[in-house]
Amino acid sequence: MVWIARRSLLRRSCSPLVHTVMYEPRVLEHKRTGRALEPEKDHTRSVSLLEQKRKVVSSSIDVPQARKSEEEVDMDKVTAAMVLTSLSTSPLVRSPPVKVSEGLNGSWKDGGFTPSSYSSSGYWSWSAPSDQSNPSTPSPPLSADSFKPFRMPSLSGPPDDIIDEHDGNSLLFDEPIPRKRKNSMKVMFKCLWKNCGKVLSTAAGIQRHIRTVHLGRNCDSECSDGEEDFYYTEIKLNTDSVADGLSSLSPVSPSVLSPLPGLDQRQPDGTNGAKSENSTTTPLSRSAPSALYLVHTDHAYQATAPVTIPSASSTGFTPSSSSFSISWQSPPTHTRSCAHHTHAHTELQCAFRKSRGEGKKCRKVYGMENRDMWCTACRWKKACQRFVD
DNA sequence: GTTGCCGGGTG
DNA sequence: CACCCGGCAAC
Repeated sequence: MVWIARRSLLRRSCSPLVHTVMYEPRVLEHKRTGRALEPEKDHTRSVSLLEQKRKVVSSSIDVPQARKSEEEVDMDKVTAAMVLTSLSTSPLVRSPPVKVSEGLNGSWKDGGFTPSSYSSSGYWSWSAPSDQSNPSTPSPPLSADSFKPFRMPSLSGPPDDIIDEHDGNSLLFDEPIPRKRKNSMKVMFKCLWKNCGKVLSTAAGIQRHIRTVHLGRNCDSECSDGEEDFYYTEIKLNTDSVADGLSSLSPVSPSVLSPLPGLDQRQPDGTNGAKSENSTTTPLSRSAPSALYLVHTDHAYQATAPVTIPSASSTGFTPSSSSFSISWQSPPTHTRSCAHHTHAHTELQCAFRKSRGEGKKCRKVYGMENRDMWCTACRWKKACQRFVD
């Protein structure tokens, strides 16, 4: 959800990678030295003050110039290193998306950045509260872009995304992060390959299992050619009541959706698929080993689905539009997930519906005329709490 | 038909 | 959350 939007922004803003590096040597200098920038002073200082300063320190002008060329050399190195790093990075996103923002904030702070210096364009303000202490120094979008490449080494996710989206071979949904679920739901992942049914606690684990056991691959995701089918399903276990019954859940039993809301919602025109909300099955799910499952797969063309949103950047993609994608992704997903959970739960309870209580219940004991003497559960037509079997 | 009780609706 | 009820399945 949020991370999709963030990724969108990242891709949009980081495309001219080299250029943004070259345009802002100050940032590099700051990053290298770790000294805190003084953006307000630099930006707001009046012309007269600058000219006065020139007069005073005119003799030292050569020093920064010499340092600048030196910086350019360093920038080339850094740029090359960054490109190489990005190219050599696995296309799979391993870190939880939410870490993106954390990483950003962290790197800002670690590097001595203050949001007021470069986020004043409002470019990122939608995703993180920024300390815009000096709104009188609006930075152009370029400056907002400029520091991102230097953040990248501290990030594990977004740089990969950038590369992914450039080569079009994205596997962005390596592991859908299971949301924190209420009702003590435990999420397991069950392999759907025939005669397997292995259940693992993490999507990465089940993918590794499928890759090694069923696909015969020994290497990790780096070897993925983007054509792997990871037929597994997410099983939500209600650890409160039905954990035991579900532990032996067969593939025929109803299951729940894979939490990939954006899979089908890609529209050919690049818009988000809010209108295709009702469509929950993917083309792959139809060819899944079990027709009753909605299967989590890692096909590249599926994984790229949400990232098509930023493709609209050329036609005016803005942070506001990304917040729109958040709004349509999150709530329907949750609702649908709950609905499926309820459905699964219902059928399970139908399968494991406990037999009728043998003992007498309030109704029998007290009779209809003494209904007020019943336990509340009996009065509410619930399972009797007084005469528990 | 009676009984127990689950799921869902309502306030 | 309390409260109520439709409806289902077992009896």
